[in-house]
Amino acid sequence: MHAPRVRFAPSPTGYLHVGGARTALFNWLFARRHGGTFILRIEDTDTERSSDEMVSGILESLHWLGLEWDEGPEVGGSHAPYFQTQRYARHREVGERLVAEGHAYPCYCSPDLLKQKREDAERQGLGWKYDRTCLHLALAERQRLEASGISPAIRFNVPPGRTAYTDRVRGAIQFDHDQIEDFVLLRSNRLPTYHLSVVADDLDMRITHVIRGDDHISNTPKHILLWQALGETPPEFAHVPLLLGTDKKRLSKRHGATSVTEYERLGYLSDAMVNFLGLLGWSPGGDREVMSRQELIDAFTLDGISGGDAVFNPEKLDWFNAQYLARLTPEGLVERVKPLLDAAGLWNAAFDGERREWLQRVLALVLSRVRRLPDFVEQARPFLADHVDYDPEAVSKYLAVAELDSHVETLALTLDRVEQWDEAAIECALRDVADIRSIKAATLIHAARIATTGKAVSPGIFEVLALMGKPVTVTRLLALAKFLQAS
RNA sequence: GCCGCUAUCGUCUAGGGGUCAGGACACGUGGUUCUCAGCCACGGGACCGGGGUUCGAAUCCCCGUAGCGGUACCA
Repeated sequence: MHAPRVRFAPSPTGYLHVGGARTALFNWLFARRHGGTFILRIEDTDTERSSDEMVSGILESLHWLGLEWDEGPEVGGSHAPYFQTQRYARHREVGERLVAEGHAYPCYCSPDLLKQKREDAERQGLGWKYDRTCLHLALAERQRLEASGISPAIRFNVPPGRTAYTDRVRGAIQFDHDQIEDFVLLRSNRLPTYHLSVVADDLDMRITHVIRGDDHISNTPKHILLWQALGETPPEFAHVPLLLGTDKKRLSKRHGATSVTEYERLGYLSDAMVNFLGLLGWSPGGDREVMSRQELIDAFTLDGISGGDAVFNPEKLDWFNAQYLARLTPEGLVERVKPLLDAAGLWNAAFDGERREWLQRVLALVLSRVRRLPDFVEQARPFLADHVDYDPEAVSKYLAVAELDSHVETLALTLDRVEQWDEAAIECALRDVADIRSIKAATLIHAARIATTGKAVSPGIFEVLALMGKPVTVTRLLALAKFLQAS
């Protein structure tokens, strides 16, 4: 394929939505797959709701996902500017050209009148589209209106016929032109509408493939008509299905986290997010699931995009995240968890020095029960905090045993005499105590778990004690014995 | 209302005129074991409905139905 040029054109009226992120991802994958150019264009024409803060939020999310753009904000490019509001003059020029060439015409109808006509039609249960009053204006009437100082809107003159095109995802699609009204290109305040801006910009930026959300499918004939009126060959179109919430409704705030930043904050890895999003509504055609960005790129085709809308399933995202967490190196793990430990007041300067490897082992030990980054903090807390609090439920579940205080004290004293502090020696010592006291090893194990972690669940106890070290273990065991005596 | 798109396990999907309709997440059972997680094994679970075409349809066609989208001087 000739090097394609694709674009992602978010509107900065909010943070980057996961649905938008997926559209961006598909564009990026397509560009990378075919050695093309990925362009980022900011559609900030909704000045009421757009803000600079949102623009930087979107850029940040894109960076986080690793979807670097070749042209656009920050990097520039030969088709600048990449902010739509800076391209108004050009849009107007295109609109005027269309009028000059007879493809568009001024419309003096007042919005109020049109609104009323539309409502009347609706009340009678009829569909309505612009009645072309101003297309058929007599010359004298037109001159009168112009002289009256009314600033007209510019409408596209939709020709008769039908538009058919082949959507790269959907296949053959066609629309009858009588379904399409003479839509507005330039508002009476001279500002372009969406339809004019996208086409003008896509044309100027030499976009070859428009990969965008499904919701634009019925706008496509308008855009094709515009390209044709401008004497250009329209680009290829590929409409990707929408993302839904678990209730099958369009993904919205009600469904919890919807923006990319939120997922970053919740402790998801960017690789996991990309992998998950990439497989939502697209498939490489086989059974592959865990795929790196490069593998995604190598396998990506527009044909692989499925037709139906896809439900965003957070549980599967969790699974992907766990997969990627498990693939991190010990050092990579420490780097990612450090800020969180720091914030929790659990970071120790020695972790940047001689205790580095120890920390790595702690994180590796708890890894299999972690799904998201913040889980590490709670899982590792017993190893890092000075103090443990006993979970009341764990206490009532496992510590209601006769003479347990004495058993635990003996365990502490026995362990204190262990010379080679490793898993095997610890286990050996503990089982000896259980034998001698004629109790089950499990009784001591549960007690030791609560003594050292405060919780009813933890990784294998011998690994925990080995890693925790003898002094801490003995101290905590003794503390538990005292606690048991007191209660 | 009109126009358009879509339809395989609960979810993401593979496949596609003749298959035991495959995989993953989730779920259930068992194993490992000191708990939980993980891991391993096993299991339940789907082609929206109705007509055609065909020897044969989940697959192709038509009609329904449902969901979604559009129908603006919103994007």
